[in-house]
Amino acid sequence: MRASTAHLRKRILSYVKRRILEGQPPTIREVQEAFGFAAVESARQHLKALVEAGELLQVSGRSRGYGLPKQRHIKRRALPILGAVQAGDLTTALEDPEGFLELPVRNVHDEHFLLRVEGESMINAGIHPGDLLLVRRTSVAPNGAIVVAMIDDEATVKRIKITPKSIKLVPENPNFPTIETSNRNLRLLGVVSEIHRYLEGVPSTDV
Amino acid sequence: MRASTAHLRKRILSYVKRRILEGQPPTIREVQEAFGFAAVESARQHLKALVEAGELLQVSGRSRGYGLPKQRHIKRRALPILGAVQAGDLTTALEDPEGFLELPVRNVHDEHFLLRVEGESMINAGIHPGDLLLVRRTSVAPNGAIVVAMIDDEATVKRIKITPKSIKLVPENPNFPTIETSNRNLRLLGVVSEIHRYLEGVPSTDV
DNA sequence: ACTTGAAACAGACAAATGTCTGGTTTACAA
DNA sequence: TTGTAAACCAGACATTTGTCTGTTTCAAGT
Repeated sequence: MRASTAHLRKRILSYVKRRILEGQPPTIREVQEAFGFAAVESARQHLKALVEAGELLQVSGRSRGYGLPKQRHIKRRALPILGAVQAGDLTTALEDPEGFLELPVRNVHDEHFLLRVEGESMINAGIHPGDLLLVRRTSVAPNGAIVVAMIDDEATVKRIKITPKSIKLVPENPNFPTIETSNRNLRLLGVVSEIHRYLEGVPSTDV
Repeated sequence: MRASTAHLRKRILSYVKRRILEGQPPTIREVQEAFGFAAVESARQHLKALVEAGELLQVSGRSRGYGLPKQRHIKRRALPILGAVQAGDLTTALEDPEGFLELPVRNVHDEHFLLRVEGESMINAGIHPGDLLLVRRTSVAPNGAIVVAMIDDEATVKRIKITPKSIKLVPENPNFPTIETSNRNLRLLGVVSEIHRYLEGVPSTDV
C-alpha cells in the first residue's frame, strides 16, 4: 500500500460509517462518486480492503450491504415496547409493539425487549405501574430472579422461586396470590434486567 | 381502508423502523417476503401509504430508500455518577464522580448528573438503595416533584411540598421525618427525571 | 533501467431493485 | 343485491447495483 493510500482509505471508512449511522449505507457507486473515482472497481477495492481489515462488515451481493462490525460490550438498540396485555404469543407481540425506545444494551448477545408494567403485584420490589422493564429473553432463570412469564396470554412479572418439587411465581405484594405451576404450564419469557421509570415526560415512541 | 389493514400497516411500519435502526432499510421485496405478499406491488402500496401518512421518508428510485421522518433531540451523554455522601458543594462533587455512565438524554438543554441512592427514605415511591437517579439540574421545582437537595453537606432525595408559608421535604417512608425549611436554608440541586435500577450486573464506569 | 505489486481504470454482465400497467379479489355500504 | 374503492395480484420493464475480467498507471525497491 502506498503511503497516501492509508489516509484515503481512512476517509472512505469515515464516510461509510457516517452514512450507516445516518440510516443508509452507501452503494459502491456512491462511494465512487463521493471520492471522485473514475471506475466503480476502485471504490470497490477500497471497501473490500476495509472489510478484510475488519473495519466493516459486508453481506455479499446485497445492495448497500455494508454494516458496522460488532461493537464492544455496549450497543445501542432499538427495543420494542410491549404492553402487558398482548394477544397471542411473544413473537407476534414483538411485531406489534407500542413503540420503540433506543437504549444502550449491555448484554449484546441476548435479545431484549421492554415491557410496560401494569398492576401493583411487584410494588414492594420497587416496580410500579408504568415502569419500563428491560427484559432479557431467556428460558433459564436463576432462583430468586424477577422474571416475566406468560400465563393465560398475559405477561406477568413475578419473582421466581424454584424448588425441586415445583416452581412458584411469587408477587411482592401480599394482596396478590402466589402462582404455583408445573413446568409445562409455565412459559418463561425472560428475566428483568433493568427497571426504568420516567418522571418527566414519557419517552414513548422515540423512533 | 379496511379495518384489518390498519393493523397490518402498523406491523409493516414497525418492521421497516426496526430494519432502519438495525442499519439497513429493507427493499420493497424484502418487505414483501417478510409479510408473505404474493406481489411486489402489494408491499409497495403499503410503503407508499406510510410515506404519504408521514410515517416514513422516501427517496424515490433509490434502493432501500426509506428513512425515519424526524429524529427527536436525543443525545447520548456521559453522565457523572455521584454518591449520596459528597464533601463540599455540588460543583466540586461533579468534578470527582464515582464514574461515568453513558445514557441517552432527552432534554439536551439542561445539565444532568446521576445520583446513587442511599437509604430507604423514598422506598414507597419505588426508589430503593442502589438505584441510579437521573437528576436534571435546576433551581425551580414543581410542587410535588421528587427533588435532590443538599442539606448539611449531604444530598437528600425527597418529595417537595411548596406552600405559601414554607417548603417541606417529605419522605415516602413513615419512619423518616419530614424536613421543613425556609427558602434560604434549602439548596436545591435538581429534580429527579428518571429512575434506573440494574438487576443484572452494575454498569459501572461505562466510559 | 527493470521489476513488482498495489492502485486505478474501462467495460461488460447478471442480479437486485424500483416502478409501471392492468387485472382480480374483497370488504363495506347504499 | 350491486357498486365502489381499497387491497391484492401478475407480469413486465428500466434502472440501479454488485460483481467480474482485463488493462493501464504509478510509486517504491532492486
